[in-house]
Amino acid sequence: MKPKISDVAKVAGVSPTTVSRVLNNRGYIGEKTRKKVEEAMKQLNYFPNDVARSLFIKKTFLIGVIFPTTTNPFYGQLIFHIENIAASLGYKILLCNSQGQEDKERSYLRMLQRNQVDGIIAGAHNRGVKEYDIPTLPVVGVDRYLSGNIPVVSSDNYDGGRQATQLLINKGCENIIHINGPILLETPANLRRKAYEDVMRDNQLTPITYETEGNNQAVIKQLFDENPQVDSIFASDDLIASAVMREAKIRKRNIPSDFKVIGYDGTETTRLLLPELSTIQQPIREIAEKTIEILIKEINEEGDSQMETILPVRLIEGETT
Amino acid sequence: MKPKISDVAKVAGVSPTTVSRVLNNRGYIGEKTRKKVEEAMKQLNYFPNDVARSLFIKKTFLIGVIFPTTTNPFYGQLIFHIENIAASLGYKILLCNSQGQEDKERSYLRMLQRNQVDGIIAGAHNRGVKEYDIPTLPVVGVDRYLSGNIPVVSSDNYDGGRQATQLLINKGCENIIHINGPILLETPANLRRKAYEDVMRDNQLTPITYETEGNNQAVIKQLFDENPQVDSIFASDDLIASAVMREAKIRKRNIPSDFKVIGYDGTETTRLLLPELSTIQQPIREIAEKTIEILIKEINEEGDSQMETILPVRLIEGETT
DNA sequence: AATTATATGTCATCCGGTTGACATGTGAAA
DNA sequence: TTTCACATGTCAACCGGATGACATATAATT
Repeated sequence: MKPKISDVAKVAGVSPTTVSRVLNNRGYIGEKTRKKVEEAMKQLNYFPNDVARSLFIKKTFLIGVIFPTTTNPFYGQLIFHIENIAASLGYKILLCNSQGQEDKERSYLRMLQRNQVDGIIAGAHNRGVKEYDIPTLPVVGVDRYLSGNIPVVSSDNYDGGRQATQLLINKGCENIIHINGPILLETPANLRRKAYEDVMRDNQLTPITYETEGNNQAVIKQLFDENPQVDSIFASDDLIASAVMREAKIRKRNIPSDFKVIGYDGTETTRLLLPELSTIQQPIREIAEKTIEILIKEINEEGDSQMETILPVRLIEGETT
Repeated sequence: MKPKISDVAKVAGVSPTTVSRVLNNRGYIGEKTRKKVEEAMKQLNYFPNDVARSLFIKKTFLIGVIFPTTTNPFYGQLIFHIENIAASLGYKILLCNSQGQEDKERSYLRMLQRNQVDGIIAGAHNRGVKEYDIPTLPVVGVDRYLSGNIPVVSSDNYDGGRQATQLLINKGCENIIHINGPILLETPANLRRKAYEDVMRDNQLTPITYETEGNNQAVIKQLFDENPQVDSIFASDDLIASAVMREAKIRKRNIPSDFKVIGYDGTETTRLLLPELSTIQQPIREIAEKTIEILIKEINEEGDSQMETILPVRLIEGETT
């Protein structure tokens, strides 16, 4: 059986209270007894039981993290930073891949509450999950409006969309089409599209948008078929941009002379695998930092943070524009 | 304050024991009381406290997962599947990104033990962390030997290395160079290299291997400089393969006519971003399934599973070979 | 009428650690 | 000599829920 505080006390020849004092640095402890206790812990290979501790102090140092999937390089990188920063602050991550399914998201929320997490970071992509409104449980959204009174951290999607569109226009494109994933009205990411439409109209151009969910390739084929005159595409993420490049090559469109593509996200993985792709890079690390900062402030009840945090994006000009 | 069982009992007009009986489906419960209790739980927004429950039943349904980083597409995808399968079995994931640092790995191990995880899945890349030998705590390694008595699950790295090398030879290559990440003697992944060397020698060819850690591009440049006659490269993962392709293009080597590349892993992300790359695809989902299967068997003490599980890989011939 | 399966309540104990109250015993400073 | 900071022990209560023992009561069977 695992050793407990009383076992350590026995071996060290002290009282359980003294062991607890050593563990928590409370009250007076003599140097020799502290040594004795520490040696006893080592000898028994004792680890304090954080479950018992959490029960009493009513704090678990657990943060629930809900995103669609770590398979996606953007979320993978974001979660990496979140976990990393959280760990440096003594918090641990309970990972949830909601896969964009509302029911999963709901059941994860229940699970996290049963596990008494101190807070939740959510960037899943479902609408209508109102259960996020949990009084007494701090929640922060990433790139997603979860509810009226939940803070959101995102990058400057409008500016990103603007820069991408403007770049294509500056390069002389006139038939620019936007393609994005499933529309999520409550998502700041939709501002990318809004910016695209605004910039297009400001330049007397007609915005055309295609949506894809899952099967990118089919939608892209359709897009090319229906718009033979298309000279450039602004894709709402790099994965879609990559699929566009692929289709363009099949159609013998020469990039960038004949046809231009710009993506969105600029993750480490994309930069490694597709360095030539022009893209709008999100400040993933900074998003993670800000998100945790706000969440922990909420957890510690240190006044309310601002409801919306918008971080700057960066245009990376590659060889596809 | 959060409602507890006794609050539910009061509202439902029953005893706490009865609520617990409803919660755990034990003993006799009448239909009407069950309804009453369930309604009271709904009304109070009651969630059972799993921390308290875990303390008593001495089981947390938590699995600690230690890998270098979710940023890497292979680990990102593997962790996705692990979490996914675990969730379907009622287990939750405590995520740890060790970043290949021994000290982090050690402190994560301590953290996981304090949190009373039921088991650990580790695929980090450090040698010398002997702390994995924890009696009473089930551990399974992925693509990594952690200790003599810890089961490992991996894909058939030797066969993958063999197939990759053989393919290049079949295509007429003679100056094939292998490039891999940091050497880890205790890692089954090293079998890729071993297979490469064996196949080369079997074909009267001289194996040459380069190692890279972190700065791929510099090592690759050096490789090309020192071996102008190189006609193909077998990279130990797709990210390195991508960097090789990039350098080859800079050096005006035409792929695949003049120069061939084959990678390793074949993750979803790589397939999307670099579909033309030939690669050896690992059965990531199956690795996750088998790993959890073995871990849970260990947790439930259902006899010992086999110490080494090797799953088949698949050659994907793209346009780079 | 006796038996039994069903239904619910009371009560105490346990899980492992934390904490406050209080007692006791040093040795050093006032 | 008194006072006090330092050091450690004992004890009980508590965190929220699980569980076993035992009592009681109703309704259905025999």
